[in-house]
Amino acid sequence: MRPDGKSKKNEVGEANVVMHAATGGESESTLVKIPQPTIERMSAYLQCVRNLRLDGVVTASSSQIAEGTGINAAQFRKDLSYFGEFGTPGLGYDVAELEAHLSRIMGLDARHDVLLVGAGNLGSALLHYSGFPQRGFHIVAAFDSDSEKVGTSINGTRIHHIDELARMNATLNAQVGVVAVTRAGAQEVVDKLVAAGVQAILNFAPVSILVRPGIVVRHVDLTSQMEVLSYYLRAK
Amino acid sequence: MRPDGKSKKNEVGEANVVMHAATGGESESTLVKIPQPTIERMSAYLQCVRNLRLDGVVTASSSQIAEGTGINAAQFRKDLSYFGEFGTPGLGYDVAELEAHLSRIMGLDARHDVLLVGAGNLGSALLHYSGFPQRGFHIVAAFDSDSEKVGTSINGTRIHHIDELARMNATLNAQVGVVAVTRAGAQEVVDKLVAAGVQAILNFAPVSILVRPGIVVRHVDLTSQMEVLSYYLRAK
DNA sequence: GTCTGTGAACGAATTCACAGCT
DNA sequence: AGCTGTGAATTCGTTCACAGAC
Repeated sequence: MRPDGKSKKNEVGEANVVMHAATGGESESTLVKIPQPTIERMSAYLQCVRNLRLDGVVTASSSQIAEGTGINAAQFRKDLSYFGEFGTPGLGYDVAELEAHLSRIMGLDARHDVLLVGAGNLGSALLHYSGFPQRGFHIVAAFDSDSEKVGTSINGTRIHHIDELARMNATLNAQVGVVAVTRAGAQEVVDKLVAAGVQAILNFAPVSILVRPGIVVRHVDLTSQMEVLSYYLRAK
Repeated sequence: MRPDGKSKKNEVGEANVVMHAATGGESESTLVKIPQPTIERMSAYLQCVRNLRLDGVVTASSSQIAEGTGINAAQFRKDLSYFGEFGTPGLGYDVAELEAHLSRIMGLDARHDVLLVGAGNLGSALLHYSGFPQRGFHIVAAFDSDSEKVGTSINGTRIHHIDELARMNATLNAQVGVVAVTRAGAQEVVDKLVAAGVQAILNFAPVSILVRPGIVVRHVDLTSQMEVLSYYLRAK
């Protein structure tokens, strides 16, 4: 109801996810508001803790986590405090236990099925990327509008025509969509994903997309990352 | 904007970028501290303005930019105000002119040469990615430690052994390095890039890396992006 | 003594609101 | 009228510093 900036939407830059569900009339369940930067750091802590466990470390203090992530130790403790108490005063944190807690907090105890749209270079790379399945993100179907690509397979995943998306997800029930198409096609693809029941979208297209409230969007723009580097380079 | 005589240094938080700015006396007018989120948004504005120009739009108001980026209109005007005055009251912004200003501010009026380390799936995708050269980021050499890959070419770029890095950059003088290797090799690669004269690094390895002051690092972790989506999904 | 968990203090970033220009 | 540019006000996030647990 203000004339100035009424563009409210679920865009997400490298640094901010906007969730429509949160700002409206959300009433209960989450009593404490958790800062978005906290959520992003939680993933970094988890990464660090996984690495510590792989290195055979059994117990770690908040300052060790700080060292491994580049994040302030007090910040780590404060972030964790939004979710509970996981450490032992005088001792620190049990690495395996902390990993389990962080995984659960991030919703990683469940398997996530993913639809990929766009089988170009980036899409192809994502189909080859082992990091996703390692963390429980499984690309269960891939789609493209290019009839040259439809019918072929990449790393064992068959490429279907985009028109098959809704029908296929009626049985697959994937909740996450990855958009790896050009800027021109992005919004249309997003609309199809949402219509097919997808609840969260990772957008690699270099354009801001609109979704209805309740759908979570994150935007990853590789070029933008380069541009930010360029900015800091420029001053030299 | 009124430049006060404050020579406050460009300090950057640990969110995504770790930057140790040398902060010598700067010739340009930028003596005011510019928030890091502002820099990230500048890239989003530029993207939007490019899209507007491609769509034939000649003039745009701050609220139109807001619509195209999902960022508040007042925020846009405030962000721009750190760098100067680029609009016309009562009218808005000339799209072409604004694009030129934003490009210059981001240091995109110069060509940037890039070294890529890691010719696996991700490295290969980056070599195929057209977005980089389109914006003036040219991968001038690629490196890997796998002797199977050394000597082959990807999309016209030859893969060299990592030990050639320093020698080759003595003539290439690239300032930007992209790290697309595994977590175990990342820090070593970063050290080699820095030793070879690289000033800025885009890190795709899922680990925090250390650099000496003056070197800019940005970390992109695709899995982390997915994990954040997972978090917001979990609440449903 | 060591280290966690957290209210309080602080600092940073966003949004408001309006003066002033077109 | 419409819109920019910007101090002021507000909101938000980080860091401090210490009580209390081990």
